[in-house]
Amino acid sequence: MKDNGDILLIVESPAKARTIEKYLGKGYQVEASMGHLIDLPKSRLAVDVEHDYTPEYITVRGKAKILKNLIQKAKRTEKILLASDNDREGEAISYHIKNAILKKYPEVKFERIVFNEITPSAIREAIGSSREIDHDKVAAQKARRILDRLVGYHLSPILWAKVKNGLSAGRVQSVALRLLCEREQEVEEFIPEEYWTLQANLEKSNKKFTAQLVEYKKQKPVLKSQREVEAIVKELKNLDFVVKDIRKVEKIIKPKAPYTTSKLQQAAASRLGYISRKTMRIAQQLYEGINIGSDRVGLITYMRTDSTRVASSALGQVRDFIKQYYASELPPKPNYYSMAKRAQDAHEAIRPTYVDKTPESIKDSLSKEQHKLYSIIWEQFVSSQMNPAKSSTTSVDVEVGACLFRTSSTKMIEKGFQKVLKQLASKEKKNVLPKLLVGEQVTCTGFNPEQHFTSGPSRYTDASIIKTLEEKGIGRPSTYAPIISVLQDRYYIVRKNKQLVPTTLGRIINDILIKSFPDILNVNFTAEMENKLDKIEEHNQEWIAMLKEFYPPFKHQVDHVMDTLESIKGVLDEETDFVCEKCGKKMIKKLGRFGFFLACGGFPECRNTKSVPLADCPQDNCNGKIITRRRQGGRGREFYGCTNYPECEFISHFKPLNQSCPKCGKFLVEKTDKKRGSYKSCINPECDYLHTIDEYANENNRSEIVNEESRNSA
DNA sequence: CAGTGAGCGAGCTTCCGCTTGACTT
Repeated sequence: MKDNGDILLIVESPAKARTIEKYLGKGYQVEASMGHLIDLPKSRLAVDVEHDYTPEYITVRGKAKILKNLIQKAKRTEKILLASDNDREGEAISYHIKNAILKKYPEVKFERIVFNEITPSAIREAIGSSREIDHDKVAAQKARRILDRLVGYHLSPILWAKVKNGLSAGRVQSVALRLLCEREQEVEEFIPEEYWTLQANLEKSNKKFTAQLVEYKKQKPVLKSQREVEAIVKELKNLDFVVKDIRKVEKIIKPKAPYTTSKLQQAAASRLGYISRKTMRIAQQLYEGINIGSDRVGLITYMRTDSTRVASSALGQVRDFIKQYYASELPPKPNYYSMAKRAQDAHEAIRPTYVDKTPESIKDSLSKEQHKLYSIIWEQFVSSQMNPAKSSTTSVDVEVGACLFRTSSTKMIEKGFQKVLKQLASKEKKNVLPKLLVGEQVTCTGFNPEQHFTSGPSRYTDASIIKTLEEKGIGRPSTYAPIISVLQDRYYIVRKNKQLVPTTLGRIINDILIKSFPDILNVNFTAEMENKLDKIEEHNQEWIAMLKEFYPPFKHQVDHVMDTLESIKGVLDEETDFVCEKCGKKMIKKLGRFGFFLACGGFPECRNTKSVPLADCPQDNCNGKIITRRRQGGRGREFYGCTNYPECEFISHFKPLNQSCPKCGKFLVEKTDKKRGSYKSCINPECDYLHTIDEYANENNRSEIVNEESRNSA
């Protein structure tokens, strides 16, 4: 039976499998499960709530081939090493694979091995210290899985019944939506207040510098109007500006930890402007391997991780690298970094696999985007093991009358880890001060009063909502990007210049869920769930008991809401002035699977539907309308084209505003660029109409803009 | 930075967390 005595080692990721196979060589076969193979079916609840919450597990759709292959290989193997990730989900994956194989070949021998890094020594060590499957951990995963199923598959149908088919709710997505809605409300409720600052333009020995008013009559100045600022300026006329105090403060700036998934997404967003999905897609490419010369090289470690830990071999390599190129910045001992409380630490931090492959040295083998992302990963990692930087800030106080003006200048006195930063280098402008002495007089050449408005909370972006979710322990590295996608797919939120903005639908859903299920729509729900799962893992609680405590009251509430909540189906439908060309009735704007569309008000007698016309086609001799379009499969960015395509080939990727150009009458679009910000522009290339969108900055118009967006985006 | 072209929607959906490709329901 065992004609081939190879040992079969099973991991989750195929890229990992390739690497490990290379390390182990002869005598081993390494296969990948590609995640879970066994799970609850998608089509039904599949949890027997009457009988101890027994789950009904099936082979995941699309994974039968993989499972079959593993079972076949098992027949001819000496033993199987179950090496899925060292976390709760990984334990369950191993457990299910073992069960599936045992069903067919009961005599196969299994060992569970775990490693938290992919290095030859870690793998050898893991093989030498195998263990049994941890059934408590498996039970915790089962409890988590079933609870999420019960919550999701009971809440969603309430939304189908009361609001609209196809909607969804769940422990994670609904809390994320709540956070987004609450932030939006704060943004709306914020009232900007006017305030003024006063800058003095000063000069000493022909060197100019500026200082800000920081004290007036020994108090922090509160300047509400131009009048107040002008009064102060008037007071200072003909008075002497004298240097009152000079202070020097040195500051140690420590390098930061190598990236976790969440931190990488945040850095890629702020440094490179990538949304989370894009970051993960590019990181996956770097992880799976890039052709460099004739070799395929996995350039980074696994990109879905919550850990800042670094393999000791990699620490050795990076220290050698630093010693060679930045010898003075090598600390005596490696730097270690703390982790999130709930970190499962199954993988290393995200780091380059070969530190000597510098971003510059492999630039030609990478796409631009790959190179940028690799650069920040490489720089963050190398700098994390270097000495701190030191800055020195000189603050100068200048007194005049009842006023104190202050200026400061910061310079780096030891660059430390910053020597290695290029893509991650900070781009601060520095303020150079002339040599000054206490008691010296300086010349004032004028004042710059400036009007400001207090700014309220900012909306969430991919990066900041993920940061918040991670801090609250909600979601996992593998789900951060998909959480945002699902909220978008459901039309609960839209992206507006990288900001995440709830739609009317999103707010309606959120209101219903919060009112009906306050316990679940709560960040503490997940925290408490995790505590219970910990107890299950520690063998201090039965998973069934946990569900028995949760489910009956929850189900009671589900039934109650289903019975009592009034249906608001069609609440989003809107009458329009568009007339059905088939029957003459008015058309209604509705939200469908592919976005908003117009349906005939005479349904079901008249089943006419069409896209929402956004504007008239600007082409000469064309009577078409501009509608939202997308590439096949709904892929790519939406763009705007003519209904007369292909006869009319008009195309634009700027969304038509509901306004016509005051100069030529064609439609206006909104454009954004870095210098100008948002502005209106005429679609007609022969028309030069340009206008800054002033009201865009005005908070009062915000909800209107959002509504427009949510209605039109398709 | 430039380039981006199907046509449908009116119902059978949905969860979270693992993992990558992509003719099967």
